[in-house]
Amino acid sequence: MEVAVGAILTQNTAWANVVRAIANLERAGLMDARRLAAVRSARLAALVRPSGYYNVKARRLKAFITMLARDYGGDMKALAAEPLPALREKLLGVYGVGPETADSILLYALGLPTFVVDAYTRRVLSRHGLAAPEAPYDELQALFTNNLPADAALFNQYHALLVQVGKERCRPRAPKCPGCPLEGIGGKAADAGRRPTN
DNA sequence: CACCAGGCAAGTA
DNA sequence: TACTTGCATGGT
Repeated sequence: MEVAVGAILTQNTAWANVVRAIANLERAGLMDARRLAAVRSARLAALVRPSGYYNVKARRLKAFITMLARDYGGDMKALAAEPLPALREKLLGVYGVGPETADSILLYALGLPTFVVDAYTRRVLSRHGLAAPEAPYDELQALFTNNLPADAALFNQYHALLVQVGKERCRPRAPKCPGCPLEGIGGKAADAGRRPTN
């Protein structure tokens, strides 16, 4: 439940801010489907304020919780019992849940073998010339799912490593680093060409 | 002070 | 269909 909520709150937002928002919800005793469904939107917005876009996210949380309460009795276990492809479509039908959020819920909250593609994944694949920067989500996802066994623990770690590498700036190319996978990619030229300025 | 973080939906042409 | 814009706090 908490992980699913976090998946929505972290949309385009630093995780540290999400932690504060989740702490607020915990402290208010709202990390529960029934109570979250009952709380007033204005109050929910105030609680998730630290995660940014708080009005939008309050609405998105409500949409998810309403679906969970209505169709699964507020039980995440019941949600996880649904067959994977259908469940993904179900999540995508919820307001505020796009591909990344749906896959994050499936993998991190439900433990189902879905590969999560995020900005870091895209950046790393792009830097290594493995995909066009503007390639569609499903295409990037297919690169992994077509070449790895469908194992949740593996996908979890794989994504964690992509995030770790993706967070790093492209190092100024080490003077001598033959065979380095980042060879020829780092430095000003690459920065100007195909990378957000961070 | 400038920039941006593990997106998404809605509006416009 | 393809682009653009709104949403908003907190850290570096």
